[in-house]
Amino acid sequence: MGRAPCCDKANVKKGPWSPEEDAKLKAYIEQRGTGGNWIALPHKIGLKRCGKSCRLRWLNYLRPNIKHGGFSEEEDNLICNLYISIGSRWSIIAAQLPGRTDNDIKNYWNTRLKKKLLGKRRESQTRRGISASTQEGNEANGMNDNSSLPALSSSALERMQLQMQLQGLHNPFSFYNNPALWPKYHALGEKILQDQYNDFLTMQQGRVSQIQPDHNGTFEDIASPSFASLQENSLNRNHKQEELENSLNGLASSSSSIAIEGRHKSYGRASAFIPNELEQSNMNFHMEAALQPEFSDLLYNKMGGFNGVEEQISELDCLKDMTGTKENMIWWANDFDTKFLSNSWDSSSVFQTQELFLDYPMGYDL
DNA sequence: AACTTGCGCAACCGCTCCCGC
DNA sequence: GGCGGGAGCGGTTGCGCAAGT
Repeated sequence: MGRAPCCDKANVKKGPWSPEEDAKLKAYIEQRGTGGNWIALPHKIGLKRCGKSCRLRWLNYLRPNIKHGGFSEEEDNLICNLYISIGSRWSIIAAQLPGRTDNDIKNYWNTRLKKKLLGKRRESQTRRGISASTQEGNEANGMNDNSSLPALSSSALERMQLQMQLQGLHNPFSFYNNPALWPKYHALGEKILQDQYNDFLTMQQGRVSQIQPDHNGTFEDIASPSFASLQENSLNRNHKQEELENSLNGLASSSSSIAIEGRHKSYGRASAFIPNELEQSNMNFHMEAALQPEFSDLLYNKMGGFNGVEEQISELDCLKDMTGTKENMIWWANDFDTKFLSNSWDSSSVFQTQELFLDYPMGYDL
């Protein structure tokens, strides 16, 4: 027994909207509004369309003050920064770009911006001329050919790539590199985040010095003393997270519900991942796994092919302007703070702020 | 000129969340 | 507290057009 469909699929029109349909929908909503019920709307207007389709058409195309195409450099910067921080939460990103729709931004990211960013990295990698032997080794392992590209296209991995690129720049104004830019939200939470940030730096530094490509161009974790200490830290942190969760429970009593289960927590529409002990060890394993062949291409760029900062910066021409300016990052952080303080995102914005920090650093912090 | 390929965009689909009953 | 329905979201698909062969 599947879920009942939202409309009679046999009697609804699909495909592109005609100008007549557009005019009908626009005129009706401008005069009377949606009435808070999209499903009933098409019947009232006499459109043979699904309510969801009407909603999408209105939000993405007919709504006043919609901008299409022609993304400015500033908008590119903002999309990139937000994507790295919060991932593919297009509606939140769209909320920061007046006149832009989530669909538009999503399409723009998938078709152009992503290629522009990640593509430039690959171009410059080719330009830099990675040693032929390593190249051959990688290809023999199926790591550097085009077939590996789909695996690199997941949101989390893209964010990881972009974030590592940014980390690699040692940019003092990078949001994650600079705890001073982190918004204040909760004393205990801040302490935990600071711990995680420190662990993250420790791990990165440890990895850089300890992971070397072997003759095949693959990576082997030679020794990982910092990893053991991180595991120990993670257990301590578990205890602290428990405290935080209890605190959050208190905070949440007057807000949206929070289900603390040691899994994805739902704060309104947002989610954050706070792993329990078992999951932490699993994630430790996954972090290890992540450092295996499919990530070698990425790692090699940052570790095996560790060039000077200047070269890395020139490698990332496209990112330099986007993330490298103090003004950009401080503006963004301030703007973020404003949103946070004004609670203007939605009823769960206080938790979304936390999510920004729990969600991303956890990927490394294991 | 005909065909193929790639790209951009609009729209659809399926899922989760929220809220009222 | 459980359930059902609507809203909202992100991922994916498919169509149309332009560029390339």
